[in-house]
Amino acid sequence: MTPCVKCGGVENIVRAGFVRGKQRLYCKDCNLYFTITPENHPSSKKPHQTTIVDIARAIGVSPSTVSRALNNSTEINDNTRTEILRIANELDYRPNFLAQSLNRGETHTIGVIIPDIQRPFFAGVVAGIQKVATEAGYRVMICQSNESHHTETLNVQALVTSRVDGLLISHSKETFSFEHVKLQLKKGLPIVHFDRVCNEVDTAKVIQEDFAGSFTLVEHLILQGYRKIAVLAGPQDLLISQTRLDGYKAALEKYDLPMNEQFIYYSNFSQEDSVKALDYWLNLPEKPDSIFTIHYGNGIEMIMELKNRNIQIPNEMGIVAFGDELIASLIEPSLTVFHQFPFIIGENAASMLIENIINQGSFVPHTKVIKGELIIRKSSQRSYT
Amino acid sequence: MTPCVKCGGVENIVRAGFVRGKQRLYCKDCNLYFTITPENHPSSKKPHQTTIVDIARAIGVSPSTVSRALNNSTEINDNTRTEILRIANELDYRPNFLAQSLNRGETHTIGVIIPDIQRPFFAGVVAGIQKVATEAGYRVMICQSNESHHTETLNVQALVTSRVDGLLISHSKETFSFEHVKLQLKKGLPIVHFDRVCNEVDTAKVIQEDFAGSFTLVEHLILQGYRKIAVLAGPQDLLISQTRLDGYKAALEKYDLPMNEQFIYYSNFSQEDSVKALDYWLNLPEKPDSIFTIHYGNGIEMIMELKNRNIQIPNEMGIVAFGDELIASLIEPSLTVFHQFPFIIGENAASMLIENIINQGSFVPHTKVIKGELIIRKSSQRSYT
DNA sequence: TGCGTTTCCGAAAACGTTTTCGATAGATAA
DNA sequence: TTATCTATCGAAAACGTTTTCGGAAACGCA
Repeated sequence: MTPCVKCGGVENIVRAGFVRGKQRLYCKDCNLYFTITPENHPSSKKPHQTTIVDIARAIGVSPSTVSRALNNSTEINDNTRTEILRIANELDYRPNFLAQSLNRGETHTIGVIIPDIQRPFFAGVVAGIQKVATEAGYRVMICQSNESHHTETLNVQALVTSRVDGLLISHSKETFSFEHVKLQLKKGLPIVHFDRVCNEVDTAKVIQEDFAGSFTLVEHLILQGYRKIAVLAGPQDLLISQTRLDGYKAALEKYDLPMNEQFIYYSNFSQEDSVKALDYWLNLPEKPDSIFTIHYGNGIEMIMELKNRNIQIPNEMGIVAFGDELIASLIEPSLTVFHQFPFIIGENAASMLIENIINQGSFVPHTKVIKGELIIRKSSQRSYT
Repeated sequence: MTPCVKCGGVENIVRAGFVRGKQRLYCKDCNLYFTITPENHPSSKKPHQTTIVDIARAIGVSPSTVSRALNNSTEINDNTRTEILRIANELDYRPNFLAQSLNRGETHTIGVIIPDIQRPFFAGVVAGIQKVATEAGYRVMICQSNESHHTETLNVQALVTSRVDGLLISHSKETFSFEHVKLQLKKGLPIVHFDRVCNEVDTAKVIQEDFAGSFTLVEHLILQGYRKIAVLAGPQDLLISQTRLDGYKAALEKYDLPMNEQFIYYSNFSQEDSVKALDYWLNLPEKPDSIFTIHYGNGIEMIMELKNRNIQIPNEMGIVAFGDELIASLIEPSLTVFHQFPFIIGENAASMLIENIINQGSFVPHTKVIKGELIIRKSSQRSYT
């Protein structure tokens, strides 16, 4: 029988059930419960990063002193500091970010939620964010919503769990309820919207010239002599889609052109929708003479599809699109676009968020509009032929 | 923004990292570093996330009990559990990831280091990584080296500081010393290489068919009747560049074609280098009749440049490239490529790393080759005319 | 009825830092 | 010589969890 851990006696030991799969014993003499612990398994070879305590032990000082040395505190002797730094360097000490953050109550990390990192626009934004964040000493944690509202809310929760200091978000195209954002905002989490923003909540925002850009593009078409301008819009509830549509309408209005509801087609940005829209328009009794796509990718698709059908661009059909990529300039005919600057959008959003984080209390949300640029290429230059 | 403590100016202030948890600033005018002192911003209203202790107090139990309830422990009464869960939900409790990780000694986070997120290949890889990681319950932290060796080592240190459970890395093109990786590997950190791998260290790797792909492309050119094949390689020390070059040489050898050293041009993948290479080749007494670029982007550039110079593709000059993007199929003439699957590469790399993390001790590093695919388009189809 | 067994819960340690609060010594001032 | 600083350091609390250990009460069986 096993002796009591306290008195060492063995006579008055009785079994007292099982706890967590281990035999539990009871010593009547000591009135003490205890369990038999199997020998520790030394085989678990977790990578051991050197800690502040390791350094402290190595030179015989307290952990607080090591901390002071590493943090450039003034309350430390120069000799001990250099010695500590020497050892720290020798042992390749890396501070444990988790412990630091837990203690300080801040992670110096900002969370980013985007629909899809594979879209060049968002990749550009992310690059801009990372540049500014890194320079300011912040880390970046990126999540993709894959255009799903549910995934987006999960992303928010994950980032909150990670205790990010702030959130940068561009909503999925199916996000029309913003409770997940409002909740965190109410809790005091700094949040900045960019591109796909949301007007329901009072956050700082970085957006493009959605209205002016659309207006410019459509005006350009009109000045080129196009009169029957169709527009491939996005999901009906998506704010940027609405705004760009408003720009389109405003341009028509300015030039006293009638607004034909049949020329507006709401899509979800997919290629199939582009083809469907084209089919629809080409079967209309009165066909459009030009197309404005709210998303640059659809513009490319339109060109490909029109070429397939042997419809001449820009003569029979003009094309312009919002957004720009290298491909737009290389395709034949090259695509007239309203060029945007994703990297700059990213930079501005990150900068705003960091400002919000630092000036938590005094920060007043505002909206910044990043200027775009009309780039006229062949797909809309009717006079070109 | 905060004014400079010396000159009071506000225009030339930039953020310059963190010191002791305080934002560090830099005044370009005064060439002066300084930090914001807390009294400047007294209104910091730290967001208070509800903790386990809050819940415990709310129902009058101990924190341990709450923890048990949240972790599906069996050692808890069903009634108390449901009550605790109810309150937790009511208070929108989110576990503190930092505290959890610190306690458990693992972060369930994997670090990713890539040269540039804006390159579609890497964006695809990242998407693949995130898919697998998310499904396995891991978070992903992405760093960009911007093709700089120094930044890359800083990235490694930052991720180690964050105590990631493992590392996924594709080296910068100027990384020829791998001490930063070796050091962490020796400390026991699981590391998996992908694409731009390194043979000096014994890690698991996920690579493309660099040799076979190049061989296939060059063989295709030969079968099309091209005989004087130039190759635009990458940096001379970059492993994937060497391997692809080897594939090129092997193909020439198989068909008894002479290897002309003048036809090999080492570049750093930049557009200027593409132009320089072309200039060089076109001024040779014996010009090449076709070009194989190791990087697909350079292939696009070659096509544009050859069109500028009115050189007929594929008749006067054939072009093939390693890698693929949408643009390669849309450009005129479309570009023959060896298509790769970045998403799958990412999936495999993440999968391998997680396996390595879980089976820490027993994992044996191996190399996985992801198959690519020859896609023949117009830029190399001489018989086409 | 009594004893051994379960069930359920609280106290406390641990994770690695930072930070507050003293404490000690030597140095300086009175 | 005594009182007061100052420089330097250690002890301990705190951050929010998980987990181990021990204990009390309820339970089951003879």
